[in-house]
Amino acid sequence: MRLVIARCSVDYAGRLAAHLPLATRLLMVKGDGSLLVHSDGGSYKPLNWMSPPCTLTTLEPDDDQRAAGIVELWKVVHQKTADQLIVSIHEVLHDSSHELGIDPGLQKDGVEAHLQKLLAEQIELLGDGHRLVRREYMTAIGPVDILATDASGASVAVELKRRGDIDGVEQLTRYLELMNRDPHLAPVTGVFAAQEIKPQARTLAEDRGIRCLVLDYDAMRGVDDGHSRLF
Amino acid sequence: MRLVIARCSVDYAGRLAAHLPLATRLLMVKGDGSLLVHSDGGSYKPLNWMSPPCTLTTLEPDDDQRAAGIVELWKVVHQKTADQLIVSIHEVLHDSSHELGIDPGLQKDGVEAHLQKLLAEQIELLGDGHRLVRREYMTAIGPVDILATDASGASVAVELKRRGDIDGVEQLTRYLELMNRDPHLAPVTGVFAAQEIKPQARTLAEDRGIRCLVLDYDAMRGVDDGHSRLF
DNA sequence: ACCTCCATGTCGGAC
DNA sequence: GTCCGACGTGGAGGT
Repeated sequence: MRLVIARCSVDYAGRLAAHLPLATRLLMVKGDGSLLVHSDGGSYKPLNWMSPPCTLTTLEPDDDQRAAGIVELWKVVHQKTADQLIVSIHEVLHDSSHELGIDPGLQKDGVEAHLQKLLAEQIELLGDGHRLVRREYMTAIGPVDILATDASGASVAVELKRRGDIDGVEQLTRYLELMNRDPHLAPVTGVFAAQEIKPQARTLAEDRGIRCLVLDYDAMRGVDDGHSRLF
Repeated sequence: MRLVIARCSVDYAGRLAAHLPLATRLLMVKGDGSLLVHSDGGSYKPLNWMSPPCTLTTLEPDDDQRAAGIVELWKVVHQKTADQLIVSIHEVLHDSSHELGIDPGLQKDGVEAHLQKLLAEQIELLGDGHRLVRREYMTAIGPVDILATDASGASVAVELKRRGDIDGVEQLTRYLELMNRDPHLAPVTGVFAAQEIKPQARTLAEDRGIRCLVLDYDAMRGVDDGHSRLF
């Protein structure tokens, strides 16, 4: 990885056109030739970047560019989309290279998959008498997160989200529409379960007869593994 | 901005839990105290990070940690969510600080707004006899991108996307459902216009009687400003 | 390779 | 402030 601090301007042409006026920034060149342009603020997203696979070439500035103060030009071109990023460097303030090696990668825990596993184990959270049929119940248009039956034996399709948004309600609606055409399953009711449900999503869901269920992840994890919270 | 290359392991606890095993990485500390952990590959997203507003504190490792090879501990805590990131540093290979100043920011050009402007100007792309009523026609559930009338004078609602996905069809469907309840507007037909329309989105749209229209951004820009393509 | 959906999404605008 | 939709969304996982 090469780290360059430079006064530079940047131009991107690709899916859109964008320009960064002259200022001091960090240019991070990764081992695969990809480039990130970071300022000293904002969040993790760079001001501008080129994703791999791409190639970085250094150009000599022509006379006009040199007269404008440009001492070095970087051209980064994406190998498939032909998107390009031009970095016009006016002054290099720092330049260092470092050998990092291959990263073992991130280990995650606590995403939707985990929530699904917990809800499947604690299916009675849907209401008394509910039983799990199966997780990831496959339909023609994709898997329903959880299929269960209620106390009367009727089918219940559960759409699970960390944050319950309108998209999730639409997704569940499509599943319900399809499943209710299947005489083996119909009638199927819907439950929209999430750690947090946005008001508009709740309104839309209830308008369509879909029940909303707010899940307490910490409590569910606590039931699953009591000692993990005692520290 | 401070740049540190270090052998380190990282633990995140917040919306989920995540762990990075010991390896050599870049630690980027921004002026606002936020931290990015980058490897020498992947794309622009860091392996792990903490967004502002947050505070970074350096801790002394205890005896056990020191015996495990940890020479420095960084603790970054988000000020609102209390999410935290712990960086256990085993070896510092590089450490430099740089004054970047405030960035003037990115100037963008060519997104959906531009496409909307062009389609409004070239409304006949919808079909002969079409006339623009207005852009961003406001309804109770949000603005319809373009409202027009067809040759017979009937209303046409246009949903515009760069990439035409199922989401966009659902959005337009909600608008049409609402607008068709308004006797002043009904009957309203729908047009789903995008630079690229995904097959499943097209199927869903046509199944609902929504017409699909693929837009050629370059051609539309060419009509709008002929000289801009002659270079 | 295409298509789908998740994301510690992030970001900007409207209300 | 909250809510909502766009994004150069990126990335993983299934068909």
